[in-house]
Order: sequence, then C-alpha cells, then structure tokens
Amino acid sequence: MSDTDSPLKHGNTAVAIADGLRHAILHGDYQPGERIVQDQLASKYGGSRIPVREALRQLESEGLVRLVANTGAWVNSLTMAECSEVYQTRERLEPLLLRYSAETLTVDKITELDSLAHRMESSTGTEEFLELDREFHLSMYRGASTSMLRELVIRLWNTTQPYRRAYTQLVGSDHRRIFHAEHHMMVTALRDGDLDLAEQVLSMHIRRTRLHLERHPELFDDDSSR
Amino acid sequence: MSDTDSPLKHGNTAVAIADGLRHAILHGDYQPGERIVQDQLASKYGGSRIPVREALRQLESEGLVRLVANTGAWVNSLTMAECSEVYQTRERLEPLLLRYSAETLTVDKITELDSLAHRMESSTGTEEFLELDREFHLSMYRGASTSMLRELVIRLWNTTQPYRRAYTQLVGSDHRRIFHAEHHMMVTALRDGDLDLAEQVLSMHIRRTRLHLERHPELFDDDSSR
DNA sequence: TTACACTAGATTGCATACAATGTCACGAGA
DNA sequence: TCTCGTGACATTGTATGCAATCTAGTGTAA
Repeated sequence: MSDTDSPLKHGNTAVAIADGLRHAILHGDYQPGERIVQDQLASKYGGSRIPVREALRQLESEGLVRLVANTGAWVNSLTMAECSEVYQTRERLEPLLLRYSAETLTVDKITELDSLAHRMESSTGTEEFLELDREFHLSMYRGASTSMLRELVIRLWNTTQPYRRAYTQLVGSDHRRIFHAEHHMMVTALRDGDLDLAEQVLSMHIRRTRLHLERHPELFDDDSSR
Repeated sequence: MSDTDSPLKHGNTAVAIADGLRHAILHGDYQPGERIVQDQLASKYGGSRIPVREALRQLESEGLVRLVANTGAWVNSLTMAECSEVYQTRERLEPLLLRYSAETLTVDKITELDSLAHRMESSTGTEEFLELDREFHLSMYRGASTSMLRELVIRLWNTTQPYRRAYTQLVGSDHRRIFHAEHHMMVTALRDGDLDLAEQVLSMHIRRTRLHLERHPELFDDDSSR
C-alpha cells in the first residue's frame, strides 16, 4: 500500500506484487479463505496476469496463499491443529534463532527492547499491540547472521498473523499481564547475559500463547471445510 | 518420483516442471551454482517459458534455486555456515516431528525401519546409501498428521542434499559405524516406546553429522564468492 | 422435490511476440 | 598494457490473445 510507488524497474513486478499482497494479507485487508482473482490484482498493480501468477506461486510456497489448478487462489486459512503446529515449531526454533543473534545484542539494543516492551504495555489498539509484539520479537532476532532461519521464523509469524489478530481482540487482562511479564523477563535475562534463561522464557512464552489459543477453537477453520 | 508420465492435464505444467527440476537437482543432475536457462527447461518439457518461470519462483521459495532479476537462475549453493544452520534447525525440528508421528508407528512399520537400517549397513554405492538414509528418516515421519512441519523438514533435507552426497563419498568407516549404530538405537528406542530417548538419539545423530560436516570446509562455497 | 445434463459466462493456463536488460567481445584512446 | 565505451547477441520480463477448465444457473426428466 503505502508504497513509495517507485519507478518499478523492469524485472521487479512479480516481487513488488508479492510484497504488496503479502503486506495486504498481513494487514488484514484480506480475510483467511478470501478469493484472490488474478485480473483484479493485475489491474491494481497496472500489469498483466503473468507477474501476478508468479507472485501467487511464491506466496503459496510461503504458506500465505492456496492455489488450485484451473480454479483459483485463496488466502490460506488454518485449522486449530495447523496453527498449534506452527506455534510448536516456533517454540523450538525461536530460542535457536535468539542464540544466533544474542551475541550482537548490545546494551543499546536491549534498551530498545525494553522500551518496546513498555510501549506495548501502554498500547491501546489491537493493531498497535500486534505491531509492537512482532517488532519486539523480530528485533531480538535482527542481528542473527543466519541465512534461512530468520526468514523461516518470519514465515511462521506471517501464516498465523490473522489468528493472532483475532485472539488479541478477545484476550483478558490477566493473560496480557503475564504476557508482558514474560517480555520483561526476556529483557532482563538478555541484560544479565543469561542466554539459557532467555531461551527458556522465550520457549515458555510461545508455549503459553499456544495453550491459550487452543482454548478458542471458534477462531479457526473447521477441519471438515476442506 | 516414479512419474507415470500422465497426459499432463491443462493447468499442471508449472507443477510438473517444478517437480522434475527439483528431482533433477536432488539427483545431482545439476551441480550447486550451475546456471539454469529458461529456454532450455521450456523445450525440455515441451512448453513455453511461462510455466518454467512459475516453477523457478516456487523452487526459489524452497531454497533450491537462486533468482536474480533480469539476469538468471542458478542452482542454490550453500556456505558451510548456511549448511550448519540447516542442520541445527533439523536438530530442533526432527525430534518434534518424530513426536508427532510416533503414535502411528506400528510394530510393522518399526520392523521396516529396522530393515532399512540393515540394508543401509550393507549398501555399497553412494546413491544407494543416500537414498536409504533419506528413506529411513522420512519413513519415520510419514505417519505424522502435520500439515507443514513434514514439508518443512523435507525442504531442509533437499537444500543440503548435494553436500550430503559429497560428504558421503569421503566419510570413513569409523564414522559410518557410529552412524549405523545411531539408527539402530533409534529403532530400539521406538520399539521400546521410549520416545524421549528416540528424540534424544535423533537430535544427537543430526548434531554429530553436522560436526563432521564442519570438518570439511572444502565441500562448500566460499563466503567471498557472493 | 430431487437429480442430472447442458449451456453461458467467468476465470485460469499457456504459447507467442516483443520490449528491457545484461553479457561479452572488440576496438579506440590514454 | 590497461581502461573505458560500444555494439551485437543472448537471455530475461511481460502484455496480448486464445484455449482449457470451472462455476453457476437453467431446464428437463424421474
């Protein structure tokens, strides 16, 4: 959306469409299960359907879009079991990624994390909360010299984003309090240089969120609808 | 695999090309770093470049191909650090996947695993060894009712396949002996229903292989070549 | 009413053609 | 010799047009 609408050099249309559509899906402009029509996307981006189709293939591989031959494309939706699976995967991977990035976390960066955690506590709207939560986690990982793991974790965040949004809107203040406490515990552990503790808290944090999500099957697709 | 060479109905060209190219890369028909020309692939599959481009986008997302706009496509190659990263990721994910699939591992399936482990011990050629090793692991996971995790693990196997091939050709018999012993330990743990032990052995097994790979930097791309 | 065939319209899949870009060899000038 | 254009060629990027397929609606018969 808010693209700078750059000159868009020859050879970047498919990437631009993929980026734009990904952003739109994550922002909630499309709902899970919503149909995506190639022609509409093409005219939206002022191109033909060729780069649109390439972008859709890419987003399919990322798990954001579901393609059916000769039939169409839909924003992917998850069952509760699938969402739970993503969270269990995150439980195992994010601590590893944190380990990769920890050595690059300077005092300044940890202070920024602390500031994010505090801003999140005083945040009001759902979108602001989601944005700050994502930024808190991803900025922890930003220094990691990994080539694939960070991108992989971001994909896991992306595919579950709509459910995090729906869940955030109905979560009570008790859970929120623990949620914030865990963030502060991670900051403290990182400040103390206690990486093992930071890993454990991070894993618990994701696990607890998963267990709460699993109490809300109404947020998810029914298994039978496939 | 074993394509039935079906009539290739309208709407499946891109998928067929992606499958074929993936298989060719994994089989070693292309080397890491080798150039992929769209026109050549198109005529090989009897189509135009349009579905070829879609297939390349997909394989790029899978980490098998590297695309540069206006310039071309190459079979992706890994540095040692990147390969090591994939193995560390597998160390964390495969035990989880095994946990998912363990409850579907019947006595019959465990016997098949045992048979695979024995056939691997008496295997001679590199390709046979690679094939059996892959089949041993993936058949452990086959019963998992996961929607994403198994595909993810397969991607991790795929991106590192050429390096496993190169490594296999120069590994000594000592390491091979431990390698087989670990496989047998996993079979035994599964037979005993000791899932915790099976997870631990699996994690160690991957870890040990990683540490051995890291002793052979000559197998990998130089960092500077990017 | 229900099940089924059939048609019209919408949408996707892909081959062709041309435009944009990159590559590489060659030659001129320093 | 080295550096920097310069042009021809190879290759990639995408708009267009048409074929294949699916969907929804209608009508017919059981």
